[in-house]
Amino acid sequence: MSSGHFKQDLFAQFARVGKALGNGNRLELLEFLAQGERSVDALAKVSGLSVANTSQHLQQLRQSGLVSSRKQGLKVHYRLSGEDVVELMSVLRVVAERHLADVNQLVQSYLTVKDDLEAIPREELLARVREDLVTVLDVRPPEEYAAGHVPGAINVPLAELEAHLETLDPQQEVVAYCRGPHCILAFEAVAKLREKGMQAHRLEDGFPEWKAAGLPIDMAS
Amino acid sequence: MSSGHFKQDLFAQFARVGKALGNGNRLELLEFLAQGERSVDALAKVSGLSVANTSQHLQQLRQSGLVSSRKQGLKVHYRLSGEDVVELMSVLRVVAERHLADVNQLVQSYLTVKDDLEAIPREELLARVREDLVTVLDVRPPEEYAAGHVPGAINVPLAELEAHLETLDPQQEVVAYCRGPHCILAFEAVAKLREKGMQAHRLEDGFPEWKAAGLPIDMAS
DNA sequence: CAACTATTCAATAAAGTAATTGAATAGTAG
DNA sequence: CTACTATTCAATTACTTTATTGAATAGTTG
Repeated sequence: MSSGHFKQDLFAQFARVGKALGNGNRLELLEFLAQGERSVDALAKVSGLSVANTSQHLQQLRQSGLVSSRKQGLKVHYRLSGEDVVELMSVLRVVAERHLADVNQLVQSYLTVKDDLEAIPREELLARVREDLVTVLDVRPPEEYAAGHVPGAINVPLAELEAHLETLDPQQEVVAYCRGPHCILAFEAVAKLREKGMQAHRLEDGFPEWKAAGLPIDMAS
Repeated sequence: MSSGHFKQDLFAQFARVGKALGNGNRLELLEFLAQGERSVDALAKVSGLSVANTSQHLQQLRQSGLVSSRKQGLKVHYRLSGEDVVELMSVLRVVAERHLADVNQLVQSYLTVKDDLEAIPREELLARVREDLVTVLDVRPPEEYAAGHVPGAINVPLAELEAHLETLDPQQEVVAYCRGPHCILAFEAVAKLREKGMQAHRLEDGFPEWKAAGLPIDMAS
């Protein structure tokens, strides 16, 4: 049958996307890009890779169609090539979490043993928000925040956390959340806040789960 | 920060799943497994790989958590380890289609130039079904058929097509569909039917799109 | 238990991938 | 035009992946 070759060609194309997802450093780059457009050297800095290496990974990502780029003056800015890429990463994460025992072990051992960055449950957060006992931090990119967020949450992308520190009441507890249960942004925000001596926790899972649970949502700012 | 190492470990775990998706042969195996449990040698036959090679790919898939297996007598049966794996493949496909120009070219060149396996639009199929002008073939696995299908469609998984040929009216046009726009099953069914001299077409895209368009659906059989 | 079947294992060669290094390019600013 | 910056390219090395082969294992059947 003539479709045999076609089928293989087609799967080979799909596999290009899979390959691009098959390296931890590239996934980390994608995660940063999910927060918005970034230049090569910003990505290199934040990922700890050399600039040349970062550039090469970005080129692979571009060839697989996951990111696109734009040159402006000296700098080249990369961005995810669509919302569907965020979804792909999120499904990948969910599958990995659900079926790879190691992922859960890893999360358990780092998050419960090392330091109690315990998550607070959704309902509890909602109750405390209503009594104005907590400051809620949404550490996702502004676009996602604008599309819906936990009531009363303020939008502080991780990069801006440092700058926002002074505007936070040091006496009040802070709860951070982001995109999903293992979205690293919230962990890092909590870690940073604790370094500064603040009471910080993260919300169990993330905004999609909050929404799915039918809890109230604010839109825009 | 201590989360640096954790983050890398976590991404490395996610990357294991990405790696598993990074090979055309494995994607093809997954596609077959999406139709139901299969033994190693059934998979080897249908994919054209050697048995040893198939076995190795399956083991990689198992290590990445995408499939699981069960030994029964001489044979080892593999299956997808969850519905979410089907979703992962589907999102992968969508992203590849949307962002990889090559995929579209490939589909175009094989499907429009080589032979007019043209798709018929949803509304047109619905109209023709109502006038009983076509036989509609659902080539998905029975479970998916049971969960909902195009009204009047009969469920004939590809493997059983040969056997069902005699029950089909050779004069009546046949329209096949499956899971999505490029689900290969429908293509193959159409190709097979045409070999037998029948009037066969495929439905534009697949069942999820039909459902999403709000068209009527039958449940169970 | 001998012959057989389905699967896995182990060893190998060939191909592909990742990170490093230093040079090349292209745009900017003095 | 020169010095400078951000990015890419090219070459190298170490490492990983793929497919092939043939042998080993485990379960079945006569």
